[in-house]
Amino acid sequence: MTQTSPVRVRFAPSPTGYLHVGGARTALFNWLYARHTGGTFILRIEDTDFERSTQEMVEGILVGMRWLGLDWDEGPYFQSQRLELYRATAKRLVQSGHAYDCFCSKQPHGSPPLAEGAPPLAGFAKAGVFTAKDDDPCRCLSREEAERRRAQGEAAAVRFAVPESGSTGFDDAVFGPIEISNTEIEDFVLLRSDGVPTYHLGVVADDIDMQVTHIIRGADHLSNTPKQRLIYEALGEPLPVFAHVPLILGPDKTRLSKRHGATSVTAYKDEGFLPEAFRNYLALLGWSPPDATKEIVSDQELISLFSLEGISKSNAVFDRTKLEWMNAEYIRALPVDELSDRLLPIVRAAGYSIEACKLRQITPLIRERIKLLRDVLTAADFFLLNELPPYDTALLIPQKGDLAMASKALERAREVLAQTDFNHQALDEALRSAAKEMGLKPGQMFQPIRVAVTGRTASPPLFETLEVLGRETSLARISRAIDKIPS
RNA sequence: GGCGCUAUCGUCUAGGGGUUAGGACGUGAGAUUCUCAAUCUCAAAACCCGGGUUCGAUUCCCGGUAGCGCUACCA
Repeated sequence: MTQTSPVRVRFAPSPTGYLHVGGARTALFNWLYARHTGGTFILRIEDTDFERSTQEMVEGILVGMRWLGLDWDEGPYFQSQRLELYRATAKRLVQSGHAYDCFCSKQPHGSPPLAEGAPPLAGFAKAGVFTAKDDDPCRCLSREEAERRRAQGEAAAVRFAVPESGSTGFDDAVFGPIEISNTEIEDFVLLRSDGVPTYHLGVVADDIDMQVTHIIRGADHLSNTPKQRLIYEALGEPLPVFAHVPLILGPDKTRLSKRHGATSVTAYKDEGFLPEAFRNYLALLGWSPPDATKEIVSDQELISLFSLEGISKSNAVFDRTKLEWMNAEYIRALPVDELSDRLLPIVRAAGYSIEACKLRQITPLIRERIKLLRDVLTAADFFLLNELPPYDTALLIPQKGDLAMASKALERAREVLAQTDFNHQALDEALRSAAKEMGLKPGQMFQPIRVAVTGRTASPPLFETLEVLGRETSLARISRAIDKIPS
């Protein structure tokens, strides 16, 4: 029987960009798997591309991870601080004959970078330089010769000596068996001539060193995995489990990018998505629970249900509309006080100095009307503002009626409000019977009041709104509306 | 171009040799109602194409097509 070692997974972003939706989903899957198995979740920053990596992006990634609630157990480790490990690993590989020094200047082993959309160079892979790997002049160099040239100060990269025949494959936990011919794998670089490792060396050396047992990452690495397997084998290390997850695409079915608008998770934070809703949505993109019937799944359920088997093989389009729906579900499910507490900083940041208890009165009235926390600013502005912004007097006119009717309704309302208890039941009764007395339909009476008091035709229920607004404000706004009506 | 992977409503997906192919978002209609929202009901909406295997394929196999990925001294 196999002794199952404790699960260790990692999320290893490169700080050459912010934490995007795809990365967040990968991080989430790793986190869920770690929590599900009681394993360890490691965060590792792959910052070996010094040119493009920035401290700012590192911060952004950490902020995003924290907002998402994806707490890590180890790290963050930084590859830039572990260069010795990679150099030593490369050295081992050279010494064991699995890798060699390459003195070529930059490009002869790989294709020149193709311009975006340009037709690939026909037959290049063949002319590709050294199809038969033993044609490679550097690969054929003796170790002594290579060392001599290095000693003379010649710069060299270290390349992996890929077997000339046979094939390399692995069994992916999501995609099943994958196999590719070794002739398709070029002698890829492990260590650049400046001594900095490339991705392939970095990940493998680290995953071995950190004893990672399961590698859950984007399917864009599927084709790279055979290369990495070759390194594991050359090092005599056991292969971890690979689980590649399908990519997330934009609405146009191309890879999600800045072009598609908000792709940084911090943008979603700022827009007022709830992290728990975001997690729920992301978890269901490319994964589905065994009993895939409900969509709202709590963190606890997610953790207990998560498994590699439920991961799908096809790419998924990111559907913002559904995310918003889900966020609205979470907002409605939140207790009023809690929601109100989350709304408060947003309202204050927008410049309103409102008391927490006042906001708690407003919250239940807008809770079902907002999809994002930020929507509070537009949904509740008339509660927050002292003065209503100007609105078109024509809005005061009820569906079946005219300005004169609106005017009459408002004047009557002013009288009623002046002498009615300011709670919504009393207001409801009083206003309703006033309408009846005047021979008006409820809507004909209420709509002008709504507009007078909120400045718009759609609002939370009128009587609750009046109650929260209070007598003074309500009366002032109604009077102002009356004044605006040309007589 | 080469290699690899994938293919169920517009989108996310369930399912699986015989099903009225299920759910969710969105869309449309209706109900409720002081407006909006929420809620409820109903509706339209899918197995990429062609071969094979089979009594029977959407499901299994092969081919095609399409999409995506990889093909860097990026990750």
